Amino acid sequence: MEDKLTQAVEDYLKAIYELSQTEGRASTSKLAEYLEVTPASVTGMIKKLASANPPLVDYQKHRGVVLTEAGMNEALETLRHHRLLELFLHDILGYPWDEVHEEAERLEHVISEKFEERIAAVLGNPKHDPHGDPIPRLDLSMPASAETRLSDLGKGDSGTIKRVRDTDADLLRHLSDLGVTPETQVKVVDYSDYDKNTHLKIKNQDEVVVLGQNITEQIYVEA
Amino acid sequence: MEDKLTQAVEDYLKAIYELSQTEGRASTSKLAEYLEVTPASVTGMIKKLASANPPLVDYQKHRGVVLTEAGMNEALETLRHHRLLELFLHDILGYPWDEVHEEAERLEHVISEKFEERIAAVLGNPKHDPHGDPIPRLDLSMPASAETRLSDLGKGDSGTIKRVRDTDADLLRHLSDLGVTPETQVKVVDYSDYDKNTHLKIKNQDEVVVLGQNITEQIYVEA
DNA sequence: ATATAAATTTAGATTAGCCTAAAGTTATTT
DNA sequence: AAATAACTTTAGGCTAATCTAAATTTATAT
Ligand SMILES: [Mn+2]
Ligand SMILES: [Mn+2]
Ligand SMILES: [Mn+2]
Ligand SMILES: [Mn+2]
Repeated sequence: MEDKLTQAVEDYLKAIYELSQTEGRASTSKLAEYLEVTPASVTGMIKKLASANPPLVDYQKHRGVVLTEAGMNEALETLRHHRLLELFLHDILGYPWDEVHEEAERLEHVISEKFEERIAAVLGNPKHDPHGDPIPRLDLSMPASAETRLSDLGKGDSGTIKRVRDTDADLLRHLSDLGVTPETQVKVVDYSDYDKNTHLKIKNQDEVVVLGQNITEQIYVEA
Repeated sequence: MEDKLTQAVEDYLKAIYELSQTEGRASTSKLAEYLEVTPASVTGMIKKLASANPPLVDYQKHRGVVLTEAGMNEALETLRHHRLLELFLHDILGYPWDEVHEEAERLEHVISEKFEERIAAVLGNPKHDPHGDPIPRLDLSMPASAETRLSDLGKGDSGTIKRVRDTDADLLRHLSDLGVTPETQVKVVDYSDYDKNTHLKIKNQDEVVVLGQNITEQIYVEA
């Protein structure tokens, strides 16, 4: 009942956590798509999670799952590993920010609590990963994270980039080329209602950058 | 035919490499003991290694295995990961030298070539791990390593500790407590033929340390 | 040359996580 | 309310790595 969780279980719990951020319960098909497995495989795994001791998810046939308290803690533990690793790979080993995710995805399941503790110490108990996502604290509580999208700013508004959706490596490369990275100060010098383009002045840069809505929706700022 | 090797396969190849250092071919029972699995499991795995494409071992029923060229390369690749990781955990993350092995044993199978390259760079392309064992080079050739045992020195001889067998965590803790670690200069101030004890003066230390033969046989020095 | 001991292999099972194909359930239209 | 579409579950199989128990082979000792 209290064996170490497998890699697959940890990835399912993390996926359920991520999907629950948007929708309420995580459905079989959404999970299947997210994890790139068949819906049948998801059903099988979900049953195991639900009948674990203690149960890791609350499962209702045909209407998906939510994490239990125990499941949530395991998900956050793995997420803490993941995000600490991403920052470690970036800051200490010099990985570009579009390459950290893949490596962290494997390492998160394998490092010990000691490794977690050591990299947290070396990094100075950081609050955010290289994409600005909050790192769960040691007690698994979550630091606040910016929720205002750049697409919601209007002409004349200014703020600091705080977070960028980390799912698309191409986008991440593109943004670091442009200089749009967390903690960068920016000002909206123009916004067009026709094409939804945001014209952005970036601190210490001359050229004004123009970003489409599909991009500005993935960037979060703080006034 | 050229799929990524599993963790189990990598550990078998590394074990065959280690055992071949001493005996010629690695026998089923020696492998079973080393890997803490049953002989039957070893037979099963050996057959797979032998019929892989390309074959990773040369197998002759009832007389064990030797690594093929391909198997040797895979073994050394994993060993390079392992020893770089040990040094990294010790030097960068501050692990004590008796705790690096266990963590490296899991991580060695999971890190990418990029991770290998980055820690090698951060460490300055090191030649030896924290126990003084040689780290295979990028081209998988092996740096020389000290082969004179401390037990072979006589009264009046002096030298530098170069390498310590890393299999016993208790011994490692004991030795670092005494100050017997690689690159330390020592002098044999006395040796007793009766109890095979070596009396050792350690540079920059006042107390003379007395070590039994079961310990001095596990320590390698250079004149 | 036989018997016994030691080492090795074979055979049959188990567990985790995945798959495909078929069957069943829920939601949406007409 | 029936038909259709979308989603979910069931059933049966597969692979990798392990195990136990039985059979076989090799080595050693009378
Ligand atoms: Mn993962
Ligand atoms: Mn991230
Ligand atoms: Mn290993
Ligand atoms: Mn070592």
